[in-house]
Amino acid sequence: MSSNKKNIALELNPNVSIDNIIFGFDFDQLYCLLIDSGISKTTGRPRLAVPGDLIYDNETLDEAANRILKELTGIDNIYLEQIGAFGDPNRMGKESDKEWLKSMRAEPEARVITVAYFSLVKMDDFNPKASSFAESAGWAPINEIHELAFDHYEILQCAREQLKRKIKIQPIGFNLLPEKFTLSQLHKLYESILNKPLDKRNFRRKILNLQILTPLNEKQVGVPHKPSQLFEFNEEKYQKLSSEGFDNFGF
Amino acid sequence: MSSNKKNIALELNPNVSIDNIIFGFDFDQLYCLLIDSGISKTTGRPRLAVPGDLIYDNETLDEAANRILKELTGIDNIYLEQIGAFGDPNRMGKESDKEWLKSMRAEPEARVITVAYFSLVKMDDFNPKASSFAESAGWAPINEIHELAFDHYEILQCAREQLKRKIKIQPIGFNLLPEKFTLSQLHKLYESILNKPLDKRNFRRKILNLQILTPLNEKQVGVPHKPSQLFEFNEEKYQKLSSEGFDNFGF
DNA sequence: TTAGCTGAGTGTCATAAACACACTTTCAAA
DNA sequence: TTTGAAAGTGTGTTTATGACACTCAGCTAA
Repeated sequence: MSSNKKNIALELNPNVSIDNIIFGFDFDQLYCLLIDSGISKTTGRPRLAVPGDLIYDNETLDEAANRILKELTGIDNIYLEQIGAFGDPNRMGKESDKEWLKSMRAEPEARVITVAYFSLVKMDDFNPKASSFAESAGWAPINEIHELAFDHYEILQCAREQLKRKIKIQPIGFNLLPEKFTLSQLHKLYESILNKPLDKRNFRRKILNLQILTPLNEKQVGVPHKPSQLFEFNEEKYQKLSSEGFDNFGF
Repeated sequence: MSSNKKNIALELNPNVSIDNIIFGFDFDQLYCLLIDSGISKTTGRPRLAVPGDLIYDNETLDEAANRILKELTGIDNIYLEQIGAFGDPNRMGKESDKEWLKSMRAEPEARVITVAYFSLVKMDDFNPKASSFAESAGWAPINEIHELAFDHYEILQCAREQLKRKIKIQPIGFNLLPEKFTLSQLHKLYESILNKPLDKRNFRRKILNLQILTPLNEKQVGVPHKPSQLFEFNEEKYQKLSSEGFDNFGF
């Protein structure tokens, strides 16, 4: 009998986990939220991983992903999208992973299939230094991540690809920006996600043509250059466009 | 202890299954391969489901999906793509499903997360009537499927959406056609997948511009109209295009 | 033999989107 | 008041899109 039957409400399912690639953006580059579980005895290096956990037997996958996000950052109502399932039988086979699993899990040898998600958060909604995870959680610039626990590096690459594909057909990037933002910030965000330079004038024209931005009667202040017009995302106009079959930004 | 530890090589993982949406095309419309597990005692109707099975603890998810495909149809080397994980705790909650599970599974009450795949097969590679599943497997026209076991109907809709998205950026449709095919057949295939009419001349122009079709010195024979030019898909040219960053058909 | 049916195959024009490209403006700080 | 830094702006060219209607080739049946 599998252990998931003893207590429906509270029991962890030892075979299925969620891992959550949490993206952030600081107006300059993309970041990913990582957990540092300490120096590995086997490799001598820090053991960095994406936040994740086993699922409870009474929650949906989406609920589990939201729970993990909430537990770590304290925020909810975050943009969240499933990437897919990762289930190589050896995905937890590294020595440094086993070491950690033994200290963490009731059944460290169990095969775990993980369902990966990515989420987009406004970076200033979460300051790792101020959270209860202060010691262990932090934003890492996406281009400086080269190695992660388990198959998390592979999952991160899938997440980046999915985000690239998605940003071209839906304006989900707004989830990474504050309510009020400038076109330059949005421009930089697209360049960071697509990982290539985009012509400034053509970018502005395309975005403005979509008519999903509302210009505010407000400008940047205190910047040592021409102050930038602030905009906000107009969800209503976007919904209308969407329902009429709009699905292409065409970058 | 979860039951997946007793015998690594042979044991089923009672918590994770694969379900495989198998698409076919008969030059007229899209089909999906379904299993009929008999008349349900609770509903009195046939209980139709997508082929699927629990995974073994020593196989990857992709291997499991291929195994299921092979067991059912006898063919391998099929186009296969993961859709994602479906894990609502109540996904197997219908009475008619429970009835069937009791007759099938060692642990009919266990919560099962399923990882859905879709695959594209050349329809004449598999004739259900001739297979060992003759009694139970069959091609159903996609537009005539209104109800399926478990959450399979929902999974099918996701599969259709994913196929729509994918066919616009990669020429995977060729997996649904025989080696030699006509532009009209390809045209009809795109219309079936995208579920809308496409202008014939514009369609031909676009496809031919991609330069991934090789015209053959061969025509249809025995048709009561002007015979159609046959083409084959040119994988080599496509690979070259792909590696240069091609990713858009733009329908 | 020929008339009729069926689906194959073809070109153009108008519109819209994409792309390449450089200078002027506004503010703060020195 | 000069300097530096990023904001903001327009045009011409090229390419893709979408709308649209007739002729052609082969079979069949009268």
